[in-house]
Amino acid sequence: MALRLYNTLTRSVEPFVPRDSGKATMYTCGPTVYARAHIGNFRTFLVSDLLRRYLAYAGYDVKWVMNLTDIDDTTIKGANAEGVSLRDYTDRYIASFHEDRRTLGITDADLYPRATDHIPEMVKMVEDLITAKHAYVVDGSAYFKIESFPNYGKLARLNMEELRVGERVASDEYEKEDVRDFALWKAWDAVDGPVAWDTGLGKGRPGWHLECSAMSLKYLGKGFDIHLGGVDLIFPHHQNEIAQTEGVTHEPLARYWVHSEHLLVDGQKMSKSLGNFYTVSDMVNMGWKAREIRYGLLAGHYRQRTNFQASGLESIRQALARFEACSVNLEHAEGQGGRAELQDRIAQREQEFRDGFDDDLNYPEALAAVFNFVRDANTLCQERKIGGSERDLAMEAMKRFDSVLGFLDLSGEAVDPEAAEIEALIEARNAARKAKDWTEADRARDALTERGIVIEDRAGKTVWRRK
RNA sequence: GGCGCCGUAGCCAAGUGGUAAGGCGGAGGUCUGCAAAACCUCUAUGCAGCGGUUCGAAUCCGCUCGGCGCCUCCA
Repeated sequence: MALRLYNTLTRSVEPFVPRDSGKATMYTCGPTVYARAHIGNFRTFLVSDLLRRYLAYAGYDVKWVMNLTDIDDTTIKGANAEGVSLRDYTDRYIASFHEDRRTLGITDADLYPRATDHIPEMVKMVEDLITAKHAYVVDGSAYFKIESFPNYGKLARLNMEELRVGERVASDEYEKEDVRDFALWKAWDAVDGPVAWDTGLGKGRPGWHLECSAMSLKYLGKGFDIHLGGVDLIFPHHQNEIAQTEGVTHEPLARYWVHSEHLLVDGQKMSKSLGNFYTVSDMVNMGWKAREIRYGLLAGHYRQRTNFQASGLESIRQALARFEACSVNLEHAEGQGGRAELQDRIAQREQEFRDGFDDDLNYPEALAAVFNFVRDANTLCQERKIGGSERDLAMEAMKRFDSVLGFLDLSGEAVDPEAAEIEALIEARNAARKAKDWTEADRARDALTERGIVIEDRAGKTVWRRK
């Protein structure tokens, strides 16, 4: 089976056929950098990361672009409130975004284009849309005329004739020909303060949707492969991107539209008033390790709402400890003769792993395959069938799994600053054990426990790790 | 009003027509000076409820109950 993805455009799971054979192009709607991104935002970015990693694992040459929205109402408001430049203001949150992103092990995208670095491209696109009669200008602002785009509403399956016109239509946009039209370019307003660009369209700033159209077209070209984002972006953001881009190119913007469901926290939508609003650094301060956060946020299928529970940490820790224990077991295995059996297990579990991801990125199924492999490997270790060459085969398989999962932590033994003292205590304990002086042996164990060291006696040697 | 999603064991979570993956937790066992880890066995005759279609349904259809999303700038 090869990769199949659910395409929001057709509401069905389709075989993934890239535009260019062997290559995969992805565009993810990144954060609006007006505040530190929360874990719900990162859940969406993690889904993109998982797809990127799996495509690479499957042999595709991947190009991944994630934009940074550094101009919109909230960023302007924030910068002006503090009296700093928009650039300085957004730089700060771009830095924290990358910091959190790295903490979670989200691989580097090939490009992180910023909206404000692409004003000319956006202006050009608006001018082309005006020429093509898809857009018009009123009082220095440009609007997309949705009536000119027959498929408008298709992505979200919305019937534009029946759309309710609600109070959410901003009062300053009364001059639009049709309330359903959306802004491409906004004429400068006093509240924008110093934030403005003098362009062929006049003094003003771009509308929100425009950057993604301009930048995805610039960096990935026409009809690239996969456009990702959270479900809330289906309408209006992605629908508007489609209208803008296709109004100029007359070709589908992207081949596949992949949307990840929202993250719930403790069963509810995250919100500051409920006190369940967390950033990655909040989680770290609450004692979560990076890989524990990654594991927790990745839980569940991407098209299913996932409930992230702060109380679930212990369960996550125990699950991750199984991977560590397995790699320690392999590391210290001194058996032999299980090569053929091990190869069978690897082939089987890796096939299940691939089948899972191939089926619309069914991560839970793929993860189950890895847990089953862990049990297979542990059993073979226990049966003393694993030795040097088998160990390498098994570890290589684990590394392949981890190239997609990113939380197995197979780094092996980092040099511990207290290693010498710890090993001295272990020596002392083993000497006492040899002399059957259990009191003294337990004293040494207690000393180690106090230092947060857990020891395990195995055949011939004692293994230790930090709790 | 329109479009759409979800309800699976104590908890988390796959499966969407062929007889319930996986993780945590719990019970028992093997191993061990003690312990830890590991391994083995058990832990949903049933998938919100009620009908229907079918040889067969958690999976399809209808209704009911209970959560929830989107409908112009929230991932």
